[in-house]
Amino acid sequence: MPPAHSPSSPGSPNPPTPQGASGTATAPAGNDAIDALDGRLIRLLAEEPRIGVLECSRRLQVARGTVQARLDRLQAKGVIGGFGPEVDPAALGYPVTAFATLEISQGQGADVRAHLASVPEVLELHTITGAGDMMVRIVARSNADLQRVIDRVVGFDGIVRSSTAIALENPVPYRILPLVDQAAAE
Amino acid sequence: MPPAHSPSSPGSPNPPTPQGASGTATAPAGNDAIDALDGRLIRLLAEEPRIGVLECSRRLQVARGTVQARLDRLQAKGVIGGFGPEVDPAALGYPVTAFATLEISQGQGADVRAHLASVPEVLELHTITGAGDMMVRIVARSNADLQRVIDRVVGFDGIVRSSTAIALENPVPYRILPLVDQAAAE
DNA sequence: TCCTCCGGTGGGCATTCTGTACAGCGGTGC
DNA sequence: GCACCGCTGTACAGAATGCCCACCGGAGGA
Repeated sequence: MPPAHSPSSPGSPNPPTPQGASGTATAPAGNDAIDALDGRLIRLLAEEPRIGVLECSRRLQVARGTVQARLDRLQAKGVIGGFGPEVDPAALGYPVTAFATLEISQGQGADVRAHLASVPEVLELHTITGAGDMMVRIVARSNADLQRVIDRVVGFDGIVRSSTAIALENPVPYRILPLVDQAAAE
Repeated sequence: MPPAHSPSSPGSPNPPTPQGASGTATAPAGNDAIDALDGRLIRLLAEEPRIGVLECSRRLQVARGTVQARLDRLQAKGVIGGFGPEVDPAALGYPVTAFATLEISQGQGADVRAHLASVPEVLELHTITGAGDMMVRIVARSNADLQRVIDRVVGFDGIVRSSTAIALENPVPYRILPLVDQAAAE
């Protein structure tokens, strides 16, 4: 199996193609967003994360250097943050997911954030507009365990009220590809 | 730069260590959850996704074969789903994130799900307990654009009511490491 | 108590990919 | 018209992967 992707520069011993500049994509906007090739590259990597740069160049029918350059640029621009392992909380023993909306008393924001950040079961925290002030995504080992987690989360001065919604199903797991396609199409 | 991680078998030309079986971890539970070594491996990969199996074995002070075996097992058990690229919606031109709670009329569930799944800006969808029936995570190019997205999301028969909360800040971006550590410690 | 199974360790080999340089072509923009 | 930038091929050395083998040692079963 082939190694992995990584940043670097041009050059590359790869597939066929006569010689001299053959194809020449319309050149990416470079300015903002991504172009079609970037989109195809991201999609390819998302579908088969373990293929290397060379394999990508073959699939995409472009030179290896091009793929490497695109990858470097995407990472530099922050479009691609990294290739970290996707860990499934359920497989770790935390199959219950819930969203809690918290109401914070004035001026306690900083402390509450620090507190929430210290709880392992808190996977995500957003400050929001609307009824509540914050929204956290939490996981637990079971519904019973969820109670323990919630107690720990809301048991802190500064949190005046909270409401929790347990996630039952997940018809659309976190995805980004459709958006990538749309951005690339633009 | 080194290639990437991948499944395979034992064997490995690596670091020192006398000879014959030297260390011998207490043996992983194997049954459920993960052990300390798995935890360290995941953390290592999460922090430096681009290092290869060999590099991991060096950092973790274990044989290459061990790392490969652990990785294979973790992927087989589903703990690690993959190594897809982490794409940042903001970098794609969608800096606004919002959470919408939807109320669905009886029996329209399936249709609504299909509809929501067809909207690129819908990154995630959960059915939940509590006041609403579903919760979606959506992104938009701007607050003005958010209106367009919301219209598209809720403009569907079967959705009787909805309330949206815009995410202002993200004090704790999605993370999984603290949970991994806890699971490994267990 | 003995035996087998499983997981970890070391070593080695062929294959393949990566990292990097270089030179030419062609479209874009000044 | 000219310079700039991006893509294309090619080459080469270094390094990692995929895989096979033998051995050790603790856990669990007969």
